[in-house]
Parts: sequence; C-alpha cells; structure tokens
Amino acid sequence: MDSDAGSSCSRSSSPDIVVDDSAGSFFSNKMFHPYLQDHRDAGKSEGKVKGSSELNKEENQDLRLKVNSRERKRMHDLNQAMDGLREVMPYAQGPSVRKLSKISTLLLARNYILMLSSSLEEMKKLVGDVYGGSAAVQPRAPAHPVMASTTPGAHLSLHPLAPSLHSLVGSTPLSLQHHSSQTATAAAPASHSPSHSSSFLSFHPSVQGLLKDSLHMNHHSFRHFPGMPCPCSLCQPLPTTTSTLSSLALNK
DNA sequence: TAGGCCATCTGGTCCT
DNA sequence: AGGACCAGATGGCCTA
Repeated sequence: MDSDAGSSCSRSSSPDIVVDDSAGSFFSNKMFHPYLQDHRDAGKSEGKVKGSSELNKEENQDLRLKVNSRERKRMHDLNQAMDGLREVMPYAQGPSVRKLSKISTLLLARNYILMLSSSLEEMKKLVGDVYGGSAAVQPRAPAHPVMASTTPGAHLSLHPLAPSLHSLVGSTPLSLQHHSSQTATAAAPASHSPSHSSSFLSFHPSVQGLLKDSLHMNHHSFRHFPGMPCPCSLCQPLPTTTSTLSSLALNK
C-alpha cells in the first residue's frame, strides 16, 4: 500500500491506511480522528436541527472522502514511480541503508542522466575515431562504469565523473560493488576535459547545499577521500579498451 | 530537542 | 460536474 511498505527503508512514516472508499476503513485510521472530531463537534454545535443542510454536510463529507482517497492514490502512484526511479539509481540499496529522499532522488537522477548522456556521446566519438582511423577494432566496451562493473576482471580506468557523481550519491548499489586496485585520483582526469564534469555538476548553489545535506547523510555508504581507493561501482574504472581509445582520440 | 522527511488533508485552479 | 494537479498546513517518525 504505502510506498515504504515494501521497501527496505527502516522507517515507515506513513500510517497504514487501507485505501478504500468505504467509510469504515477510512475511519479506522488515526489520521481521521481529528477530522471525525471536527465533524462530531460540528454536529454538537448544531444541536438536533436536521434537514437539507445536514444532508449537504453528509454529501460534502462523502465527496471529501472521495477526493482524499483519490489524492492518496495519486500520491501513492507518485511514490511508486519514485521507488522505481530509486531502483535504477546508483546508490546503495539494502536493508541497512536509508533510502534516498525524493529531492535527492530527483537531483541524482538528473545528474545520472547527464553523465550517461556524456558517456554515450564520448563513446560515439571514440567509435567514430576508431572506425575512421587505422586503429584496430577493439571489443565493445560498456559505455558506463556501472555497466563496466558487471564485467569483473577487466582492466579498468576510472570514469572522470565518477568522483563527482559519487560525492553526490554518497553510495552505490551493493550489487555493483567490487574492488579496484587503483586509487580514485589516479586515473580520473587524464582523458577528459575539466569543463565536462563541472558542467554536469553545475547546480544552483542552493541545490548544492541541498545535496550536501541530503545526499551525504548516509553513514553506511562509501565516501570519497582524496587518494584513497574506493570500492564503489561509480569509481570502477573503464575497461582498458575505452581508456586506450580515449588516449588515442586525444593524441590526434 | 530541533530539524529533516514524509503522508495526509484541504482548498484552489485548470482541463475535459 | 468531475477529475487531475498543485501547494500550504499539519502532525508523526526518525536521527543527530
């Protein structure tokens, strides 16, 4: 029912409401106690006068309940979509990990999309360079470090945006984690222009502050420290083929 | 205990 | 008219 109910979130802030238009199920919830109290009080103040106004009141109450129910359903659908988005985002998901807030999910998704788009563009360029030049055709490499992480054992170089995105995310999917022998700072900057990453992370200052607060609150997640190796998937290096292609492209 | 996050209620607005 | 969408208000839960 609640979007939290089926998740691994340790917290369930939503009261267990049965979404049902029948009055009984609604009134069983504590959220309606004030509402009911108000209506009871209103009834008292009116005394025993009953008539069309009373009927209108009941009609309005039914209408209000219906509207509330619809609104609740709408918000539940919205939360389901939000959960769906969280599922595909590169952050730690597990029983011991607090789930991303809504605002964090949206901001992270935006940056994730931008990063993937950039990776795609870069791959297109590289592939174009390879097929246009004399370089030997290498096996296709995953376009993104997250995908690269699914090919353990590959010799990898770090995606330049990984640290930046990681700093926003604060964590990554457990299912994607594996260790890299390289440091986070070792391979990052070489093959990419700085303007690249800065454009991705060019949040409005207020949003940056928001990200600091909301995305770095996860104490169970990986954190980036200068010069320290990071096991997260976003820091997973790109395959050799990609870095090789990248260096080839830059040397032209 | 304060602050963050969330679910829900509610009234307003817009659209069909 | 009815439904969808939105934003403000309110109160609960959780964490630092």
